[in-house]
This record gives sequence, structure tokens and C-alpha cells, in this order.
Amino acid sequence: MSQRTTEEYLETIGALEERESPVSTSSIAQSMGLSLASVSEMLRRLSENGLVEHTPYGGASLTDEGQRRFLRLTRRHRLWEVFLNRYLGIGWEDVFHHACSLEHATSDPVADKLAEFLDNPDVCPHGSPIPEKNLKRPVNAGVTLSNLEIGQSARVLNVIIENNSEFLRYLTGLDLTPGARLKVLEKAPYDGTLTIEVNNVARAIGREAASVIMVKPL
Amino acid sequence: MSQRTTEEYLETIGALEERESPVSTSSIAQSMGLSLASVSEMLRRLSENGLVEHTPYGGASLTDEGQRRFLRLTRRHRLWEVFLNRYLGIGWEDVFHHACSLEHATSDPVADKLAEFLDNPDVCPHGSPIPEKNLKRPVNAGVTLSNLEIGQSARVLNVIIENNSEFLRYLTGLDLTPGARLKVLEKAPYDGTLTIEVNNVARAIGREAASVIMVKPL
DNA sequence: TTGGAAGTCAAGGGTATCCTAATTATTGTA
DNA sequence: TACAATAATTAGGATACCCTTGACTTCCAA
Repeated sequence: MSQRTTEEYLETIGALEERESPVSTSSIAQSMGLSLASVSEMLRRLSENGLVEHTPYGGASLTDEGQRRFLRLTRRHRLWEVFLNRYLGIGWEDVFHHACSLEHATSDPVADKLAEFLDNPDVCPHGSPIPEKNLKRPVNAGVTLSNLEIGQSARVLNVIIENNSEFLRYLTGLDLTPGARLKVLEKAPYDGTLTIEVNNVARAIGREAASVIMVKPL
Repeated sequence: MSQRTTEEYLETIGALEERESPVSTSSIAQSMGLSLASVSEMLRRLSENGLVEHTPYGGASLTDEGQRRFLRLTRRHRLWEVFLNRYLGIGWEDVFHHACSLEHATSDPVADKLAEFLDNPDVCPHGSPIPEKNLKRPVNAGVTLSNLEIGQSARVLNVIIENNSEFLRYLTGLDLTPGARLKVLEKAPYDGTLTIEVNNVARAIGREAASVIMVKPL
């Protein structure tokens, strides 16, 4: 198994596990754009290598070792995002894509020194937590924007869809970037569309979108 | 052909072409640790793709397109070396290795912004020229240290063996890093071992080593 | 001009990854 | 509770890259 392929699988499984655990074979296949058969076979191999817990017909989850490797990758990915954003001036909308390849090409010493150079940031440009060097799984505090009630105020913590430039650009247009303060003005009864106030401007945002924005109620 | 494999070949051929052009199949095979047969087959494919000029039994050289791709890789490699050295504090002895993987993972916008961030450096930590954005082949001014005559003074321009940490550490121990000033005190008749003065200290250096150090006579 | 070195080609393997198609397990529901 | 629909797995191929070995061709230098 190539290092690279293994890492792609670990990342996919790790990410999916945030919402579904164990992760089904088909979720992985869909997310990676591969056939069910390929994933099934690969899960067997990852399982043999001790990175994934796989019970046939029962889905997959990361072992401790798999988890560690996943968090190490996430750490690298987000550190690069910070670098690309802060020093190279690449927008938060685009950093994900560029960091994707860099993370696999980063040796341990480089990752450590990079963290130090960046002054050990604890969130990426999308506001998501950067795993610490000890590779403990960071907790994702906050609730989704779609869960707020009318009248509640909140601050945007992070946006969990980090790889969709177009969507992130849309959010930039709404001033809904990490750190932004908002207040819920209205909540449509049928589809849950929100009217919120950001920077004293009223804006509408659909429930789908609101459900991938994590906020901290104030 | 995978992108990565192609790039490895282009880099190897490009580097060898500095001293031997066209490059023989066996040089490539030896340098990459592959069999003659594999290289022979791969050259045919690279040739089909228009990256390499390959006449059977006549060796290989890069086409204009191959050259451009080679220089783009070299540019990325050396830009990363500068970053790793200057900002992450990784010694010139070790940057090569770390930059090797990064160069293949760098998108065009990142490379451009990185160059800008670094203030468009024109040499890497080993003193070798960084190809400019227009991808013209840089000229390697200077002569080898082994070519100097007794009594001549010079400044170290660059060391052309960049991937041998141990050797570079040895040079650091001799204070023979890019920019260092030296003077040839003696030249042994049989094997060409040099005695040179660096920082007012006399040091011996073999001809092999002296032939990979480029200097500019003063 | 000829023998050895260098290079090529062909055959036969090995590994890794992916596919489609066929098969088997699980599950929701009538 | 049985059986279709769905999910997952296995089987069988395809491709890409690399290897070795051995036969052969080309080149060069003594």
C-alpha cells in the first residue's frame, strides 16, 4: 500500500467519523469517488495494517494508531493553511486545496518547526481546531447556526465545509467569517431559512448552509 | 505515467545534463537506482510525451518543454529550501531532503506567492541559482575549487552536491559555506589535495571534495 | 576489424490500485 | 417471518510501474 493512498483513506474516514461512527463503506466510496468494491478491499488491507477496525458489513472506524495518523495529517494540513493564509496572502476560501498536497509532503521536523514559526496557532483559517502535538482529538465546541433561536446572538466559530471555495466566497460576501458576530432575526417556519443580522445588515441564509456553520451563543 | 514518476525522471535528467549531454541511459539508471531496462522503457515513454529527446543508443536530453518543467521543479525546490532555512531554521545541510517532497506538492499560485514572500531570492542555501519565473536556465558562473592555483583567493559560490548532509556538515566544520573566503596555500602533486586558508585557519581538502565546490576567484 | 561495453527489446513476474459483475449478508416492512 | 431492496463482499480483469533474465544490436576503441 502506498503511503499516499493510505493517508487519503485515513483522512476520509477520520472526517466522516465526526458524524457517523463506524463509517459505512458506501460513505467512504462516495466521498472518495471510488467504487464500493475498491473501498471494501482497501478496508481489509487497512485493517490488516492495524489502522482501521473493520467488521465485514459493519463499517469501519479508526484504531488508535489510525486516529493518531489522521490527527497528524489534520495538524499538518491546518498548519499549512495558516501559513498560506497569513504569510502568502491566500484567501481562506482557497487554502484548503493548496494545503491538501503539502500535508502529505511534510516531514516531522518541518511540521514541528512550522508550528513553532506560526506560534502554535490553535485554529485554521476556517476556525477549526488544530490538533496539538500530542495528537489528542480536539473537541468541537459550539452549536450549528441553524440551531439558534430567534433573538439569540452568537459568534461564528468555524465553518466545517472547508473545501468548497465557492461556498466560502459566498460566506465572505455575507461577512460570515470566523469571529463574526450575528443575531437571529427570523426563522422561516417551513424550510428553516434564517434572517440574521451581521454588521448591522440583515441577511438571509438557508438551513443547509446554516447547518455547517458552528457558532458560540453569546 | 504518474505525474510523480515523470517529475523524478525530469529532475534526474536535468541534473545530469549539467555535466553530460545527452545523458546516457546508464547514468540515469545508476542515479535513480533502477535497472537499465526500466529506464530504457521509460525514456521511450517520456519521448512519446514530448518531454525528452531520445535517440536509441544516443542518450537522452530534455526537450524545451521538459526543460521548462525541470526548471519549474528546481525553482520550487530551491524556494522551499530558502524558506526552510531562513524561517524554520533548518540547516543548509538538511534542507534538500525536506524540500524534495514539498516541490512536488506545490501549486503554481503557491510557488509564486512563496517567491514573493521570500523577496525573490536568487540563490538557495547551497548557493545555487534559483531559476526565475520565466524559467530560463540560469548560468552557473564560477570555477571549481580544485581548479584554483596556489596563491589564488576566491569566494565560495555554491556546492553542487546538495543532497549529502554528511558531506555538507563536513564543509560546515571547515567553514566552507557559500560566501566564505579562502586562499589556496598548497596543492599536493600526486592526488591534488589542497591546503587552503579559511578564516585564517589552514585546512586540508581532497580533490574530490574540492571539485564539487564552485568558487569565484578574487 | 573486432571484442567488450552500453543499450534495447521481449518475456515473465510482482505489487498496488482500480474497475465491473456476480454473489452474499442484512434489514425494513408487508 | 419471509422476501425484496440495499449494502457489502468476493471474483476476475485491466493498467501502471517496476523488476530480472537473456538475446540481441550498436558503438567505440584497441
